[in-house]
Amino acid sequence: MATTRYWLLKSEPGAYSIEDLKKDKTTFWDGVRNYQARNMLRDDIKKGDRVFFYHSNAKPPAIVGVARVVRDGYPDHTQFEQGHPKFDPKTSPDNPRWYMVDIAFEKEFAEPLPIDQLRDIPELEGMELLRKGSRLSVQPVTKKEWDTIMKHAR
DNA sequence: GCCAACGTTGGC
DNA sequence: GCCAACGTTGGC
Repeated sequence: MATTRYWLLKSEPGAYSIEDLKKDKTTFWDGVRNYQARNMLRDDIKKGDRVFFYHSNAKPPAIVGVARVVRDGYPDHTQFEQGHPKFDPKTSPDNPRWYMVDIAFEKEFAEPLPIDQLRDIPELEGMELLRKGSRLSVQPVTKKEWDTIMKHAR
């Protein structure tokens, strides 16, 4: 059994929010079209791993809850669907390029942890999310960062 | 709405 | 294989 790892997944709440996940209980994390993020989805993110759910492009942007990975990476079916906004003509089921995982809702924070509040926590200095220009929608989180954030969450 | 910080594409 | 042009992300 591999050690549990920690991740942060970004979503624009207008597209898919923590409330949606709460309602759905589980979802597939489709639509990632970035190679670095793809590699993590395909190779590194495993069943049982823990996930921070982050609302990007929100007012304010914030970590809003926690989820758990319930299925290892597998091909994102939306890449094959002609007409789908994320359709990729250069892929085929024989040769998939994009991957996704399934996650399950665990909890929604009583209060979101906004990004400027995270910036005020000294232990989180250097966290990927807080780096200037950080755009990755799938990010690794260290155990220390995880524990620190959980300590501040309510 | 602005724009910095990327990532991707394609001509050469 | 370089790199300019273009597109996207996402905080502000």
